[in-house]
Amino acid sequence: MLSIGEFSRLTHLTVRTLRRYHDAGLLEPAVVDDVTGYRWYSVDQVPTAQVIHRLRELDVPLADVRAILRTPDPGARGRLVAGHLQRLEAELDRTRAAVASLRRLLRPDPAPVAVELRAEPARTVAAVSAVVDQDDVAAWFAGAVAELVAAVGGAATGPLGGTYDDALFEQGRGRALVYLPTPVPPRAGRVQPVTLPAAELAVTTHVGDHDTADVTYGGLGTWVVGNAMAVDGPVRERYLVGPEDSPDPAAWRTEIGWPVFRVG
Amino acid sequence: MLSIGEFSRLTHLTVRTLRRYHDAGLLEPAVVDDVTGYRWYSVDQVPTAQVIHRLRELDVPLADVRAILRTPDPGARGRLVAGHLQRLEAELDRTRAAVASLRRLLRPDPAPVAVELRAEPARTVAAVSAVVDQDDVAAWFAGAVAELVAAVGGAATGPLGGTYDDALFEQGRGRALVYLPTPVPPRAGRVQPVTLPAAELAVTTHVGDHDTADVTYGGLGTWVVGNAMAVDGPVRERYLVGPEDSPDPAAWRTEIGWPVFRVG
DNA sequence: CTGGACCCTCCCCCCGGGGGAGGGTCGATG
DNA sequence: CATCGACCCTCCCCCGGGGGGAGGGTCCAG
Repeated sequence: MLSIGEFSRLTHLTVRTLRRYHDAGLLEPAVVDDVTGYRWYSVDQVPTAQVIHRLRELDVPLADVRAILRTPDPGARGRLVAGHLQRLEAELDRTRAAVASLRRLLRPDPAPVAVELRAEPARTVAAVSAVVDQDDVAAWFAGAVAELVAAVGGAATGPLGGTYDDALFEQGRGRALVYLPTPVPPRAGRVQPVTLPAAELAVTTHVGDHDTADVTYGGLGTWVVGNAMAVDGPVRERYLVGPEDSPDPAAWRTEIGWPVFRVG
Repeated sequence: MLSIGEFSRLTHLTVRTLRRYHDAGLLEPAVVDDVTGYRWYSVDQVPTAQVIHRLRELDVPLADVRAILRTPDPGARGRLVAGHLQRLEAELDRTRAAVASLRRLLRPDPAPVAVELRAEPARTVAAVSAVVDQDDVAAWFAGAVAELVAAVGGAATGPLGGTYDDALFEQGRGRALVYLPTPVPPRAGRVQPVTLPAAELAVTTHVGDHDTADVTYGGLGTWVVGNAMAVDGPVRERYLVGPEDSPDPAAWRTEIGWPVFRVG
């Protein structure tokens, strides 16, 4: 039996942290003296403590650590951990994108975004639409695109596009729609004909990873406000060059259009 | 002038977050109506908001973001940001090490650490020693080693070693000492002759990156407790294969010795 | 038996926000 | 001119994963 201090020295976890893990049901001491409240740990608990330590270094929440520890089957446990490793990799990607974007932002005098005003006529397209959470939008998007491509096939007359409610960005949940223009929009599964209304669009093209699009969005916003206009209606995007066209995010090109109207 | 809601839409920062940045002195609205308290932002503030957004994505603390924004000189600002990017890279390394270590830990039935009991005689060596913070120990170590190598040169009769007070791990601050064994320890700058006392050591060898050493430490602890012994005195390490010998962390070998005595 | 090291619980603090209450302000409409 | 809904304000409490410290009990070696 080891006192909490001795156990702390063996595991490099602070005494405080060990007490917290006890309270959280993560690492119960082998014995708790019910008179003095002293915690006594067994040597066998050292490896468990080390697993916890590692998982915490990876910012795995305590609740998830608990779930992992309570999964006895090594295979299932491995899958749980693999999920977190995947999350970490996604985070690394995000970090890299943020670094790249930051470097561009900090360049003195960034080139202002080139914006064009364009009157867009109403168009009927093949579309998949749903109300989604911001976190799920990437997965939803992938599925919707696959279904669209299967339904429209080679009959597409233009690049893939999408529209997104403001609420998706502001409340984290809103309507998203992806479409392919085609002469006779089919009806298959979630794919429906949808008529995009006519609109006057302030249009610009974002080059690069989609994670850095908000810089372009901001430039567009600056232009819109600077030209005494305001925005009404969901944002429209068209994916001129995307992941399926080029593996290099730097080559991606996304056309972004905001429906605007003149004010003042 | 943009209301906080409009500004929020342009920057993809929530209204709440903008108010917080105002309170924190990070992003003052261009105008605050002193009757109604309404915040009004200028279009020019959009780029600033985006820089903040990027920095926050990199988990730069608000105080540091403020410091960066208040540094007008682009060069100095670039250096500040570079510091954070360096921190990020270090963190990535740490993450990778944790992932690797975790994989090993989760392998069923990890090989127990091979421990040897060894009586170490007292030895006088050339050493550099200081009380340091855990966060600074890496930088201090590098400088001390450089000074040692310069003073001892080719006269070293064994690998580089170090000793570390328990307090360094427990309180985050304690005495660290690095040494090179040599027949006639010189006295130069911070380099002094120091006599390491005789001790009985429980010795094992850690293979791999030093960040994963606590697993080996834990194994050593298990062995010590399991053999009815206890630890007294600073931990000793000897760097048999280190970064200067091999670029591959997997090849590094560190001998870890705990001064022990028999109990019970 | 006494001192110091060790252990206990409890409360408040940190960061970077989110949720929601309760109330004031704005501008388009009737 | 009133009214209504959208917008904005402040204030307080919540989260996770701990750290700092107060105030008090326990253990063991000298």
